[in-house]
Amino acid sequence: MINILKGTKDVLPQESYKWQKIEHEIEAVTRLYNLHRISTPTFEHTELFLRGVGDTTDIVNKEMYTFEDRGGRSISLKPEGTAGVVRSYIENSLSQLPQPLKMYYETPVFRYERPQAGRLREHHQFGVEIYGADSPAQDVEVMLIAKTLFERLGISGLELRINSIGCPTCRKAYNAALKSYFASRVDELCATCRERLDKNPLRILDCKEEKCGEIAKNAPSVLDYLCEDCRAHHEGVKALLTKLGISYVVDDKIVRGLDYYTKTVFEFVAGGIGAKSTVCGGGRYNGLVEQIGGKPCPAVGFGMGIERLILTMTTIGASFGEEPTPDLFLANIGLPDEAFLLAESLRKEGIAAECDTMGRSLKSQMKLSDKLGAKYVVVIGESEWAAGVVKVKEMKSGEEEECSLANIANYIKEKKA
RNA sequence: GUGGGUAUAGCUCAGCUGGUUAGAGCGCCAGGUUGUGGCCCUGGAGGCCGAGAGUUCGAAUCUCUCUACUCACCCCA
Repeated sequence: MINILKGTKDVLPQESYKWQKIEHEIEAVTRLYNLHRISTPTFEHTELFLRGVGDTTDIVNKEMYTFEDRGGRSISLKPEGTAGVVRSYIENSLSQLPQPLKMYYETPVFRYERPQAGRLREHHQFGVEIYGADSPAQDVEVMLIAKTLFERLGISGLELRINSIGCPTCRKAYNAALKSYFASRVDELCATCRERLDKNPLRILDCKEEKCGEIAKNAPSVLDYLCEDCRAHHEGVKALLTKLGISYVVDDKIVRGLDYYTKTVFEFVAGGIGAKSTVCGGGRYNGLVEQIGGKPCPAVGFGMGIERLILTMTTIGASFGEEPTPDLFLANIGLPDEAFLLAESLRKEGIAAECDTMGRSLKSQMKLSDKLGAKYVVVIGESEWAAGVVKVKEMKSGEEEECSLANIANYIKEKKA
């Protein structure tokens, strides 16, 4: 037996309807917000991710599935969804389409990490990418898309956390302030944070070490160092959220793990699904398109983990809808081919018809109908076949009604309507 | 990469301090007379008790090593 790889998961037939439910709602929401789907390859030049995601991030640094293909190219499985979209936006001159260009994707992403609850080596993300608009409204719309999807899936109680991490200009000033603050207490920081101090002091704010957290508590806040433009933007976002009546918390400790973010960052966090509780994370990345080699273009978006979405829905008891069941089961007594052919002709009329293909006894076929959740059952034996009349049994009530064989399709259709 | 936990049937688990052919419930398949599901009853299939080594007359049970899975840290969705 060859087993499945660590950190990967099968979606089994008993549970695939959960995914379909989510995909169905994604389709509905993306239509409401006029988002167009974009699909990019599962693998790209490694260089794209080095430049896009950032070569100092853990994600590309130690978590990428990177290998050489037979042509000697270094390629990597996508560790996140944005870089490929940016590449495609530039490569296909999508800036020529009416802006802002509103896109979404659904894709597997791959990261070589130790799996745990809510964390896999291959997981799936629904993501939104909106290019060309730099307004606070555009940020808020992106948040609304996520929020609307949550609502349609019956998920309530998620907390929206927002922050602004500024632009390169104000970040410079803030980094300097952070460095001087932490430098005074450098001996009390953990080993990794001492390293962070020089390279990326922002990260110290996120450290889970008790001591570091304590020190970070009184660290200067990014929000106090925003430049005029960034400050106004952040205020604009908050004002719009308030007008919409959407509750949120400003958490100036949010530092997303991808280097490309500027200004707004946000996440939707769930309780009770384990330590990995961020269901959706996103923000603005105004420098990314240029970074990859295109003309400067503001952009904002998010990534949402489908597996974590399912986890959340399961723990709060949200409904995934009904598992699909057959409309009609055609049980036969010694007439398997007749039943088989009839089932097929009914399907042509849009009826989900099922029949036995294992040579089961009538009783066994009845049990099967029950287990499959068939709404109606018809028994076809010699006499019915000869007379052209059958009894249609409604499984739920057990009641039977006569119906001519020729009219079964209409009978079932009427019942469904 | 660093810690902790767990490994017995498809699933959830019993199996006391080592003692014959390893168990239950659920699920699956078949039956409970002549052509009707849910409840009930009967039977069947299905386990190298995670792998290897050791202790012992004898190991699912004790010891060691490995592996897998899992939770948590780091980081992230």
